[in-house]
Amino acid sequence: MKKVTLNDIAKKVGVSKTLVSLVVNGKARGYGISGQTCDKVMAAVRAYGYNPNQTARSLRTGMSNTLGLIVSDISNNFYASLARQLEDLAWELGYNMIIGSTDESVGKELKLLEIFRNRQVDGIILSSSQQNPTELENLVKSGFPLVLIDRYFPTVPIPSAVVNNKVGGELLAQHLLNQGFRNPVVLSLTPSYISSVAERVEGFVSVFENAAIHTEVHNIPFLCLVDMVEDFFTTRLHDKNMPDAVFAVNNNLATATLRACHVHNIVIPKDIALVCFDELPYFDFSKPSITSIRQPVAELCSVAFSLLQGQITNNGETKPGHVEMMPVELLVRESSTQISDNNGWRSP
Amino acid sequence: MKKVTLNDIAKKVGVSKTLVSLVVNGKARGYGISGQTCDKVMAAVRAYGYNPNQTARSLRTGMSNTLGLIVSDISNNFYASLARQLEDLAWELGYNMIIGSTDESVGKELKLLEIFRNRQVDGIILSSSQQNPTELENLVKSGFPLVLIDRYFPTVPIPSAVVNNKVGGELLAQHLLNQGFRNPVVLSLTPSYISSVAERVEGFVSVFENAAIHTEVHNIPFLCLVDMVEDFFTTRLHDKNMPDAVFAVNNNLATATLRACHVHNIVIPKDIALVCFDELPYFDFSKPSITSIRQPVAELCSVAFSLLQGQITNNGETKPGHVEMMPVELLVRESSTQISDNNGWRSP
DNA sequence: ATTGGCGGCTAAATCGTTTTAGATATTTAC
DNA sequence: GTAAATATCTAAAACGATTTAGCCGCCAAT
Repeated sequence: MKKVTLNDIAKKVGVSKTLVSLVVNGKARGYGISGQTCDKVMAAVRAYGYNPNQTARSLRTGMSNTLGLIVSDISNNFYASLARQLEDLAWELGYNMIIGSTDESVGKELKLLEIFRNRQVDGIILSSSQQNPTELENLVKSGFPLVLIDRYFPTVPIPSAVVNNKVGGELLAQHLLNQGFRNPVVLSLTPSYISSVAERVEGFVSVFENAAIHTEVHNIPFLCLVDMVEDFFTTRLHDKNMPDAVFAVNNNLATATLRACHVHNIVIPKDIALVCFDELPYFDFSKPSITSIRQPVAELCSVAFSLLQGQITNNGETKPGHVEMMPVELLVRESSTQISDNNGWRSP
Repeated sequence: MKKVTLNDIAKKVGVSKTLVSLVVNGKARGYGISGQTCDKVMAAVRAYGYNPNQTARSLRTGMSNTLGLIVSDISNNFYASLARQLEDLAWELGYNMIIGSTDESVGKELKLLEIFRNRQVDGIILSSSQQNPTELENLVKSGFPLVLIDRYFPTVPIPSAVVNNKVGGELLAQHLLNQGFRNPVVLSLTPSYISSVAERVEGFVSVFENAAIHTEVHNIPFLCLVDMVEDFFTTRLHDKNMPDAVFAVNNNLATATLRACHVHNIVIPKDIALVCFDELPYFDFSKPSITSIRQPVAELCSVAFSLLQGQITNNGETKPGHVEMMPVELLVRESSTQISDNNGWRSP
């Protein structure tokens, strides 16, 4: 019942704790401990089922073999995928992951950072909701291993792994333009200063602007997203002021838009086109299938992870505020295709 | 830079560590510490930004304010939702969550349990992939706070929060029967002994059995799910041996089935009906919308959490192996409706 | 015979808390 | 005026590991 400690093993074998510790940590060779003693210790370790108490180890070494992951909502498919892939990378190197969701609250984000640090996590991967990240900057300056993922700060030197959101927005806009859409609306998120969101919108709007088309941008608060999107369409239908295309800046907004269209009997893409950022598993077989920007999630994770590793092991290779920006991929599907009048649309 | 410790504060104020500790932990009153001293200490705590080192605290108290969550795959929408809701419940009470995905590997599950215990987690919520959970039983017997969620062991007394999977399977089968389907196939998961899966299948099969109809059950290995489902339909199409209805036992299988049908130009529900266990956000607005069983995720989490709390605080109220089984809800939608020949099906 | 080096091991300090068992001074009781 | 009670506060021992500094015996070299 009671866990067996280093001391227990030392007593059983009749050696010092030091010896046992060295053997268990594989440092026997380096400290000239005889193979015989080594074997005796390992035998006892196995026999009594000894496992080092990580807490004690952390206290002593200041390392915990734990990484923190902070995102806005771990139940969002995108962040859940990040979590899983990061977990696997971490596992490979003997780390575990402790997670926290902020619901875009800066206060909670700061609290989580503080708590994770007090837990001696060896590093934190963060998708920040902040606007002026002075605390983050200080944290990095102080040498704490921190990597931003998905969202970064263009003017603040913090190692980051992000995708090229601006180009993503541009690709979607250009595609809509090519398809002949001229009256687009962007459904975006509050807070709107978040880099990923802002850049997607910026890229999208700029392309239409170049074509002398003004784009309306609606910022939807994070927490009442589904209702607000439905309200948006209710209003627009009532005002007979419907856009001919919608750009949903993330997967939640895309899903909410599809739901709203269903409720209002708006047919995609006949009545309105839909494009969005992020992939969801059903986008490629839904009817209609959904035009979207695919993010290289696996690469995002492995880059973020190696940036973090670089800081933890302090190999000095990485520049202080390196931002790795990865390309995205436009997947053209049915939801943004101008079609004649084919209600029972089927893919070829 | 360097974190400020209890000792630092004690020295600054000119009192003992004990005093500071008591004040910080709000035990000043109980130990008769004067209000004046109390204020001085708190002032210093704030001034120097002191935060207790959780690691040291854990080592001393044996509690870590951390809970472990172990599931098969945190990126699965169902488990991601569980994680988020549990995280929120935990946060309320000052806990953080450390997570682990097993990919249904019993070995990894056991390793994670061991690791989490070495990290002094105060309790673990587990969706187990085991068949003979002797270790789990011993863990619970030893007094370690462990709660099973989603999957349980009918013959082993471990506190559990699950839904009534059997009834869920029955409801789906009865519905299909009523709709006139007579040739169903179950797409299930390997390992098939997992209680949730087994009971869903059992309920489903038994209803058809009562109607003298044999149900074929296909167990798909967890890791190559998408391809295997597609292969299943390829084979059946080739053999001209198509079922008239498919029961997908979880959300992954439902999605894989939809994808396979799309690839093979199989039209749901005209060519084949689809019902499944689990809700996904798009099930109620997809075309067709998908008949499914909704699990009471929020209740599942709050029950699991309070079972765990009960064990942690050891209030002795809970019976040793209490299994809480919650009802599920059948949501009949378009994917299982016998319709005439309406390709361009639309909801009313 | 002293010195130095080395192989094999250990005692004790340390990490930052919590908690136990008092210490000290001041009141109160009688 | 002494003993007991009370009000504040503290020293020191944990918790279970890691790590520093160094002990002890033996051999080789000078």
